[in-house]
Formats: sequence, C-alpha cells, structure tokens
Amino acid sequence: MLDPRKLHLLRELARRGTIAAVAEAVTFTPSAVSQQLSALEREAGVRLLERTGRTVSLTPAGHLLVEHAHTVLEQLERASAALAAARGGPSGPIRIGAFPTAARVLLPPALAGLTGAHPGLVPMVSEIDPADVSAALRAGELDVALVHEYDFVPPVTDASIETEPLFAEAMYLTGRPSVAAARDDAWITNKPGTLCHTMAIRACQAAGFEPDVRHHVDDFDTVLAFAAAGQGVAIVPRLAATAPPPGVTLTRLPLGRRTLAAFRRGNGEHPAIRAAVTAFRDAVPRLPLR
Amino acid sequence: MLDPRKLHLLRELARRGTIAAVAEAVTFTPSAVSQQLSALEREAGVRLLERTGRTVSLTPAGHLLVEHAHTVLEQLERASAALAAARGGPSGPIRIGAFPTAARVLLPPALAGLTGAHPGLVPMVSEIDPADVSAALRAGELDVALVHEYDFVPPVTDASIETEPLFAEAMYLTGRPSVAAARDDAWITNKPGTLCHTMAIRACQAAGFEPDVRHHVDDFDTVLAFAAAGQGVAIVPRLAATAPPPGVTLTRLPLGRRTLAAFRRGNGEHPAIRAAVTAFRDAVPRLPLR
DNA sequence: TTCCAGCTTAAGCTTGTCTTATGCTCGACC
DNA sequence: GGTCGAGCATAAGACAAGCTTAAGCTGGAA
Repeated sequence: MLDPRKLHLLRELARRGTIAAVAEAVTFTPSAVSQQLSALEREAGVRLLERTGRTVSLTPAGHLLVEHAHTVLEQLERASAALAAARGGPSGPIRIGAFPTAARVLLPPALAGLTGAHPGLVPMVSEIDPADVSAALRAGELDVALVHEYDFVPPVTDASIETEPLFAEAMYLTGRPSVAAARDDAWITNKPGTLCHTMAIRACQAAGFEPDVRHHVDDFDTVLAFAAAGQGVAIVPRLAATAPPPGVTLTRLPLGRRTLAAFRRGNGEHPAIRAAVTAFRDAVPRLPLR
Repeated sequence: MLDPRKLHLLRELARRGTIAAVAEAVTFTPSAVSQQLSALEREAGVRLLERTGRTVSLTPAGHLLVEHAHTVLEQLERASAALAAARGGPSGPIRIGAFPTAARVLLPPALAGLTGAHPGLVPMVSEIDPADVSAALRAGELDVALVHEYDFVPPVTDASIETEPLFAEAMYLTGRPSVAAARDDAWITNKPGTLCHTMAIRACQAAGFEPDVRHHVDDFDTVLAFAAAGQGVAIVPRLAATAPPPGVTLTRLPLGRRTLAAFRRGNGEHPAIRAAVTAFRDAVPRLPLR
C-alpha cells in the first residue's frame, strides 16, 4: 500500500523543486527525504525522479502520482476533520496565520468572538505574508490563515489549499491624485517578496513607469508617517488608512484587494476551522471599511 | 496523519465483527490488530470501539471513520492503478477468482485471449464461491473475480467493491416442467453457504414449499449425473447444461442469473484488470448461451 | 460452576525510519 | 579551467514502530 507520508514528500518536492527544500519544510534531513522518495520509487515500480543538473525533477509518472497524492491527502484531511467533529465542539489549539494589517484590525474582535463562543479553543496567531501561507498550511504549521489577493497580482493557486472570501476593500494613494501623477516621486513599498510590494510595482507598471522605490517598510502606520514627513508616496489599503496622520491626503484608486480565509483542502469541515472562519466573518461588519 | 493501514483494519472490523476474524483475514495475530486499533483510537482522540459482551463493536465515530476509510483506500487504489498504467502495458501476476462453472467454461478462452494479447501477464486462478469474493478482494488475495447474482438473492453490496456485468443466462430445472411440480421430489443442491444453494432454496420457497434436499453437490456435471440416475431434481444454469446426459429433460425457468466481473473500487483502471475484464467480455460470445 | 472464545497487556525481537558522516557531481565564479 | 559550494546519494548507527509469543482477564454457553 502506498504510504501517504511519502506521497506528501513527493508533493512537496513537486512544489519546492529540491530535496533540500522539502527537508527544510518538514524538518527532516535531506538524507531522510532522499531515502523516503527512493523507497516510494521502489514501491511504485517506475522512475518518479530524475537528476537534472544539480537538482532533481519529476518524471511524467511522478507528476501523475502527485495528482493522486493531492486527492489522497485531501481525503485523509477530511477524515481527520470528521474525527475532530466527532470529538465534539471546537476545542484545542488552532494555529492562525494573518498578514500584519489583519492581525491588527480584524483579529482582535475575531479572536474575542471566537474564544467567547468556544472557550475550549486556544488560538495561536503568527504574522505571515500571504505569499508564504500555502507552504505553511501544507506543512501543518498553520491550520487557517488570513490572506489577501490584489488586482493585477494573480493569486497563488494551490490544489491543496482552499479559500473562502471575507471582504474586499479599496486601495488609496498618498499625496497624489493618481498613480501616474506620482511617476517622479520617491516610493515607499513593503519589503520585496511580499504581495503588497508586488502590487505596488504592478500598479506603477500599469501606469506606465517603474517606481523609484526608496523605502521598504512593512508597517503601514510607519509608511503613512514617512509619507507625512514628505519621504515619498505609497499605496495603502483602506484598513491601514483609518486615521491618516495630518498632512497626508488619500486618493481612492480603482484598485482593490480581497481578504480571504485559507485552509488545507478537505479541512473546511473541521469544527475549529469552521468556527474560526465564522468568527472572521462575524468581525467583518465592525471593520472601518468606508 | 491517519495511517491507511489502520483504517483498513478498522474497515475490516466493521465488516467482520471480531478482531480475531480481522486478524485471520490479514494473517496477523489478534494481538497485532488490537494494538493497531488501539493506536488508531489514540490518534483519533475518540472512542472508536466498545466492548459489547465478548466481542467489540464500533461506536458512531467508528462508523463515521469507516466511511472515510472507504474513500481514502479507494483513492490509494486509484493511485496504485495509475502507477501500474505508468509502468506500461499490463504485465505481472494477476490473481483471478472464479466460480467453478466460469472457471470451466469462460476462463479457458478468456485466459488464452488474455495471455495472447499481453504476454507479460501471468494470470493465477483460484476457484472461489461468489459469497467469499468481496472478502478475498479486500484482503488483496485476489485482483479480479467472476461472480454471479441470482434473481431472489440480493447481491452482496460492498462499498469497496465494484462490478461490471458480463452476461446473463437462464436457469433450467431437471425432470419436471415447473418448480412447483417438484414439490415432493428429492433435491440436489450445491453446498450450504454458496449462492447457488441459497438460490435453489429461495426458488422453492417462492413456489410455496421447502425443498427436501437430499444431496449437496457443487459440480453441476455430477448434479446432472445424479439427476440422470433418478436421485432427484436440481436447478442448473444454462452454462452448466450444454450437454445434459441422456434421460435428463431440462425446462427453462423464469429465473436468471447474471455473471459479473468484480474488483476493488478504484482499481478498475489498472491495466491488468482492464485487460482481464476485456478478455472476459471478448470470450462471452463464444459461450453456448442458447 | 466450568469452559472457551475473544480481547488486552507485557515482553522481546524484527523492521523501518531518521540522523550523522562521507562521497559524488554539477554549476558558478574567479 | 580550476576551485568551491550546493545538492543528492549511500553507509552505518540509534531509535521507534510494529509484530509475535505468552499470559491474563472477561463474558456467555453448557
């Protein structure tokens, strides 16, 4: 019988590309991953991996097996969720990932509602950029996460991750009446590698120029303080601009972002996940979205 | 992560009712099965089994998990089948179960066609009564089997077994023009526990009497020889009555049986299974069915 | 009450799996 | 083009998981 643990490793390899990266993700040594995948290959009776230069890649049979791995692991996830439901109401630890703005604005009321409704739940929050969420979910480091996706930035689709939309908000530009008018300004963006950074670059490119990025700041309050101090312009989401400092004008852009809850496919009926998503949704009307 | 091997044991327990029977089916000791199920229960965090008298039964949570076990194991079966397909055309051993008449009449041409088309295949045949087939398939002792089902006898439905119909045939009564006319005769049936035996009893009951069963004989040639010797009447399928001995009259009954191919759910796309079922189907037109 | 079937637990051994250590190969970089 | 490092594979050893044997417990039938 095929071992789902090995299938999980193969699936991670398909996504991450190197055995070393897989090992790091599952906190094994590369040696262990290599041995497990060799064993899987032996059981499969087909070559699944092939050395390509310094790294390994999947054969067609390997990719085929990854597809099946998705469904197998999803079914196992469903079974676990059903067991959790059989254990009774939501209880135990639930690891929540959230991007910083959500952690600041949405989570406080949501967590209050969550633990109020289900005293047995022990939420554990980690700030995490949406770009890293699916990996953390698959690795089992998180159970549910708040992510966002921007216009212009294609959402990371992952066959093993499921999302539920929560709310949408508009984006605002500081200092200038339009992105095009900020062509020659210094720009303040989030750190490279974050979705917000990509969004700002793409918005400028859509307006026909490459931004002159001078500052990389993740915290939007700091961003706005920089803007107030005349250090540049920035694009900020509505939620991060509820109380802009004096002197900062905000112009609504024809650009939005959507916030979603993400979790492992098949885990959506887990009572703790269900309760968390419900709590997120219940907290949305309290947000200063206009 | 839930272990599919343990899920398999739980599923077998749901069907067989005792740990001892499960152990016998998987050729473990009862101790091993007990330990595995205890471990599963520990991981699940819910009671799955409860002692009821001298045996164990499943809790509602246990039954719930069995449902999920079906889908998980089916997906794993699909993955294995896909790998077998990736390995190339049908090859290797394929264990075939067949009821005696099928083994005698259908299998010779089917096996010839099968090995002719796929020289790499090594068919291994075991005679087996349809009543025992699903257990043997689930236990992995067989890959595909020929079974039949009768009118009056509800087919054994098993969520983990899939069937494909092959052909239907009529049943014939020896010596008398109708079952009702044989009320006071001695009867020759197959051995108790077989589907054919059940069928004969039910047919008599439908005609309003309990048969006086004097002989239990599985081989239909022997049955017909007994009938020719005046030792009783019997109901035989068309395939078993292609050359009745002199003096035996056969009356077609308004009663049929259907022959099907059975295999583990999810395994239908396995190239060896596919090839075998195709070979069975191709051999059907050569059967003396009228 | 006795007996036996069925389940569980304990102890020991085998097997599998992970880590450490080592060697190999490919690609980048000077 | 030689050197270096990243990445993978293999060997050997430590540890855990799983199976068997052995023994004990419980409930139903005789």
